[in-house]
Amino acid sequence: MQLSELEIIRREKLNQLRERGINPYPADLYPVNNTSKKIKENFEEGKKVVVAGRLMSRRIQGPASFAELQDADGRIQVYFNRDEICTGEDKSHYNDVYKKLLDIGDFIGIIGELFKTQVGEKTIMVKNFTLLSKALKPLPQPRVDAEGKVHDAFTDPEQRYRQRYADLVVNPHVKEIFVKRTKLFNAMRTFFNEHGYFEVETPVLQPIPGGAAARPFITHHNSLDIPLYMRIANELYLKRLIVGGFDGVYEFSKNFRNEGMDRTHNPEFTAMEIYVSYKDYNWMMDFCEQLLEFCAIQVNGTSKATFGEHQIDFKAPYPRVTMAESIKHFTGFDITGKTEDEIRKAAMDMKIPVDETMGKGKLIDEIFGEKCEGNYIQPTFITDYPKEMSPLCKEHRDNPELTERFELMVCGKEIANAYSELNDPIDQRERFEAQLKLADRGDDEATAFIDYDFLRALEYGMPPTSGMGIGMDRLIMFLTNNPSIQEVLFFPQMRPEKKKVEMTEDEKTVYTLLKANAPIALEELKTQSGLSNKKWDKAIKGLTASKVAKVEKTDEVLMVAVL
RNA sequence: GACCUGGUAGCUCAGUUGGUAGAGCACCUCCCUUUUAAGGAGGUGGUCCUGGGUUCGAGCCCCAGCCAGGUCACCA
Repeated sequence: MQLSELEIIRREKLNQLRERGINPYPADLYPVNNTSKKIKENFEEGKKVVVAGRLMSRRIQGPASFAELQDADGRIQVYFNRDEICTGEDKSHYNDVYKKLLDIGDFIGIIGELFKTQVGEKTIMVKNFTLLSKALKPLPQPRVDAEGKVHDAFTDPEQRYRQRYADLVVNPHVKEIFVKRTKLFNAMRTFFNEHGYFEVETPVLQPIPGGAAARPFITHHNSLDIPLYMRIANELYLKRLIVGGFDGVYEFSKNFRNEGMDRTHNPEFTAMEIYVSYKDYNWMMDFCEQLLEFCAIQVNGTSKATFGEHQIDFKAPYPRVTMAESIKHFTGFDITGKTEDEIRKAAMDMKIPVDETMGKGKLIDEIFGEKCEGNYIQPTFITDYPKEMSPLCKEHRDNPELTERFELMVCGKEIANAYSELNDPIDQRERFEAQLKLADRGDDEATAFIDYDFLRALEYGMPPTSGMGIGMDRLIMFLTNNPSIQEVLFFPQMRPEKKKVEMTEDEKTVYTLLKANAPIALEELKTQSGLSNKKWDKAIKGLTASKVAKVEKTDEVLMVAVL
């Protein structure tokens, strides 16, 4: 491993600490009885406190020094004074251990007394300190000046995402996003639980990946010897539980989709799905707007939120617009009662790219997506979607071409999707079969599996039910003003870092020869290398194992190639 | 998948027409007992993303690749 100068210095300090009998990684608990936040809130001159955290900055002035200690709640200033810490003749605990052997990033425990400095800053006078854990890698050190401007911020997104632990240590605003994320989940749980709904867990590994149209991740179960799929949705399992007699069930579901990644898509993401019996989608709209107003207030203390240039307000109620009204409003074209051809022509007149394979539903969706969707900045329910696009949704009670479905749009993006759930088992079977036919014809958006067990469940009878899914990542993006999903996931998916191949001396010798002569017969390479049998064997195996060279059998001889 | 931008010290970034690799902070040594972007003096630190090419000479120009971000397309 190649170490930088700074890392070497810290390792040397580690050794010096051990030579002094100081364990840099002690096992015993440290009796913390305060935090930076509590100290600042309940400040009492002279009060004794025990705190622990990371040393984050230091200003040394000879025998005195100010430093900042960072714990889970924030930072507090601490004051190290040589003669307070070293009451006897031996001043080495201050002069050597504190001044020379501690570094920014080290965890220390402090026993001290509270006081205010001459400029009025609440500070801990250190009476004794203990090294709790030594940091061997230097942290980035952003600093804030008198005007509140941040200098040397740790900003490179690649490093921040790959080393989120460092990002969280030095960027308090990043930590705040994740605090809000958890507040959002807690708020939803509270809201649902207070309504008497029941949190459940359903399978992540599914024999049939149902409930949505998306490419799944496939894995294999060894002892059953069957393929299993990471769930793309949990919808069909929650409905089985409604069949089973629960009134209302919900689950925060980590879903997995084997598709592209961009600013708003991560291969794994979190959806919340809730199903409530004896309700319809009109009830669910009321419920949804109450829920989101409550969540926004729990997270931000207000129903208002800023997203980019937009001010949005989650205060209920939200406007409800049918898809037909929306299209009429933004394009002047009324889709009601129109044939597929009429709608296709209208779409072409609007310069929307269409083709012959698109059915009526798809055409309407294209028009809406192109001309309407982006206009809804404030939370707005779009209702009554065409039937073709919603194989799990009940037909509209007043119009057989539509479904009882709504999506909630915020800043032109969908954050919730809900139905009066289809509970007619015969209708459901026919819609699955229609999907299967589409899939057989090569439509990769259609679902290629029929979940017969789910149909069996419906045949036992599912009460009228309304269900809703909310994209949790997207919602927290809106509530924290982040345009990228990576900022609201602790560990967004990244391409793996490439490991530098490190070779032994023998491997290097062989590799140099190989590079100059490849492809070359194995025996010849061995002779040229001049290595003993054992050394040769180890070197060539090392090179093939680390995938820099490859041995291939051609006719009679073994050939070695460079990769 | 296409295009645009970027990759230089631990961090943030300069780098002239192609001519010995730079700054601030951090770090090391020394001074400094209520500071706060502490201060003062001196110093260390580099696979310029990787591999080729052009050239007397490449951080810079050319080609190929890797990684990231963005825009678009695709996809919910």
